[in-house]
Amino acid sequence: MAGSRASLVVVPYEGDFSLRETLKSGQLFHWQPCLFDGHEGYAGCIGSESPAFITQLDDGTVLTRPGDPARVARYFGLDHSSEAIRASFPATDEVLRTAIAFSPGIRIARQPLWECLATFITSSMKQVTHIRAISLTLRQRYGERHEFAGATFHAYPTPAALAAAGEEALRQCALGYRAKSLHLAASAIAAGEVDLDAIEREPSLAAARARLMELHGVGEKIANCALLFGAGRWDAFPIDVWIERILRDLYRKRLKGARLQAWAERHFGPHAGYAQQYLFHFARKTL
DNA sequence: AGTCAGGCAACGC
DNA sequence: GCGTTGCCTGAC
Repeated sequence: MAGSRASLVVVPYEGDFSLRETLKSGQLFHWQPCLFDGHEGYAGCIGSESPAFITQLDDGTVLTRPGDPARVARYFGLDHSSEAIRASFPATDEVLRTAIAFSPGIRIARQPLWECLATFITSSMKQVTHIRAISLTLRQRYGERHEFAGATFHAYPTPAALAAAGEEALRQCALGYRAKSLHLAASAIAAGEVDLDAIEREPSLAAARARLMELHGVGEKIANCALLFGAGRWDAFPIDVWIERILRDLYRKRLKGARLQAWAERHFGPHAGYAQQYLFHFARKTL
């Protein structure tokens, strides 16, 4: 050993990436600011694994701990080119072009499907700060504890842990009526009634979505969010109030519900979900 | 003090 | 199918 001091290694990637923008873009809620090896960065658990550390230098270079580049790259969506994604967008869409230019560094993360689904079940009618607080409480009470860089981190609780906790205990985590949905989902998955691994392997987006929507509290929007942010399904296009607003005001679309959904999926194409993320962030910041 | 959020399900028509 | 309403909670 040349020295006892830990060092960081580079995570290579192609195209644009902004760690800060990606963490703020409403898909990840548990990464904490962290000082490690002399670098200001962020740390958080990836699934049930021990915490990972990630930081980005001013020149764009992404650093993580030795042994972690592969899982960090996969988690933050750095294993594909942002240029290739954009090449599939409709060439004449000026609104989308503007949204991309507004924050080109946003990536779509690949969270473990369960924690992504669970987080979005608890997100309905909630602000980002509150979603973050709920996620933290659930992790602290029911998730596996890890120590890293002098701080404490918690993995997202397993379905079995939340099923065992019971609906009333979950309600005490400020979940309100979402406690029932979260508990039923955790129970169904823990019991094997709903197989998330099979849903991830399901080639048809519509079929995967339908399976998720069998869960109480999971409608089309949450199912699409889970598939987009938790399964790398970039064809999934979640429509929330912000996206509906942008489609109505900037795209002049008066359609609703299933018709609007169908129009968007067809217009934006195989990476519609990526387009959604650019538009969503743009809408939140400017509308 | 009331209203309202980054939805969903149940119900009525 | 389409529109309405209740639901927990915290922020304004």
